[in-house]
Amino acid sequence: MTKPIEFKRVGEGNLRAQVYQQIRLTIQRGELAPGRKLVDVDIAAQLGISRMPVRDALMQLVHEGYLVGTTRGFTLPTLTATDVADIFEVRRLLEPRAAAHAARTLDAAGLKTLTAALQEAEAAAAAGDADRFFQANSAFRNCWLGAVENDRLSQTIARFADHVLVVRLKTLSHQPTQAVIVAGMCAIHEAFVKRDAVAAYDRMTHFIQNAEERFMKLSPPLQHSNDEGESIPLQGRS
Amino acid sequence: MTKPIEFKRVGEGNLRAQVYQQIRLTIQRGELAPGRKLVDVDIAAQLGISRMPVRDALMQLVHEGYLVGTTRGFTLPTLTATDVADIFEVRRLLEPRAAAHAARTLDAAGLKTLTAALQEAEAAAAAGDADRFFQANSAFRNCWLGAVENDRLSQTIARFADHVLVVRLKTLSHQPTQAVIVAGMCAIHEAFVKRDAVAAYDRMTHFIQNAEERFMKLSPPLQHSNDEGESIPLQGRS
DNA sequence: GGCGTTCAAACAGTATACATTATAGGCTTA
DNA sequence: TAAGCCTATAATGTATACTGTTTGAACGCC
Repeated sequence: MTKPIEFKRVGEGNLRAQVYQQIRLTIQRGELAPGRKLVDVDIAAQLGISRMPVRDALMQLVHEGYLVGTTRGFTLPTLTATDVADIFEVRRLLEPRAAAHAARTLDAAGLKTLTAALQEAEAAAAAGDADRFFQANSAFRNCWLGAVENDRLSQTIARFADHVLVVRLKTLSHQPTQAVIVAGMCAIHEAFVKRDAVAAYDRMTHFIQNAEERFMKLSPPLQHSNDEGESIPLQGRS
Repeated sequence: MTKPIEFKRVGEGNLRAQVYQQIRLTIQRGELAPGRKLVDVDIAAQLGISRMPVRDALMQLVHEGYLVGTTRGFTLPTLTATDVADIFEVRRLLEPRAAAHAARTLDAAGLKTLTAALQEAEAAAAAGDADRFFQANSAFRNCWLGAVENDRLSQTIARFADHVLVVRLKTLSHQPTQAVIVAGMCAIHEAFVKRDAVAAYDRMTHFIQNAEERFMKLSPPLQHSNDEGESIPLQGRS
């Protein structure tokens, strides 16, 4: 039943870093079903290495909030509505400022990449290709975020954004929402092109509010933290 | 010359967690000189356990930014002026909002603790006891931060604040600055008592700006990231 | 038939041994 | 005397074995 997730080693740095990258990318691509159990010894066996590097990588991912470590294996966290609201609150505080920075620092090459990503997103939305749309959306994000010179800021944003990846996967595959998102990206892109930090700030604020609202509307099944039900409150500390 | 840092085990959870807590507290108390080398096997020997739990703990601290891991031991990071500015930028974005939350959620017991911490800080400042002042300041912070219901927000703040711990150690031991800090704490405390979220937001904003300015004034020796000189851009020292 | 107890399997935690790598210091040679 | 190479050492990276704990299932008793 547990199809082996198909991890493969990427040749860069020590084993722990390779495994870490591999698993994180797999998570970021949304290829892991929530509740899926990740067992160190299994992954190690598949990669032909020992448990320790895998264990290190898994624990790092737990510390970064990508996984939760239970007494019985590592799994993807199941977010409650409260979790999502908390994460979005932090994003609302950080991302507008970061966008304002990016409006100042994005160079010609960056803008070109950004434009390409935007066009790709538009094309994907028109074609109704959710996966392609997701990729374009990620490229757009990563591009402007990479231009932010405050690394701590951009890395914090990236991490929190990854934590609500399930949100993105859900909203980005919803056809009517795609149009809204493209409109938001377009507005932000325009601010970047004009190097207008204020506009970038405002539009990013609006964009995130929109994203949160859309998701909340789309997600009746998600429970709050102390409701009964399937979802696990994201307690992770080992 | 390397006196053994006197780690001792705290009885809570598994070994990794114990060691992690121990080392982090040691760092937070400012008992580790920058450049001090932490070697897993040494700590393990002192604690009478094996390398692995210690290694895990050290790597976790590296991931959280408390330490830097080199090919030759773990050491405390040496912050550049740019690093400090970056961290303060994130804190300026997050802490006012968190303070506003705390103004809403602090209960009577919390306010009592807060008041006690404030009085302790005043007493310590009057007595010129920098260490006691530091402790009171930490208690004050931890108290209101603990009342913030958004755990992700409060934990992110706590981490970034810890990263500029060297800043606090420096500013808090500077006599004239102590008065300024007490005044700021007093203003924030008043907002909390009145449950005035707006005032808490504004005063926290002011407080952090003040703290950053004071430190920058106090620290000519700190260089920017690509200046030459003593400070290493956040790499370990050989 | 339901509940409780026990046993087994699975998996994380820990320990120890071995491999690898980088740095520092010394030695040799120009 | 200085510079470059080589070797030794110290510290991390990796592997494997063992232990303890938790969970789930099966059997027996009430």
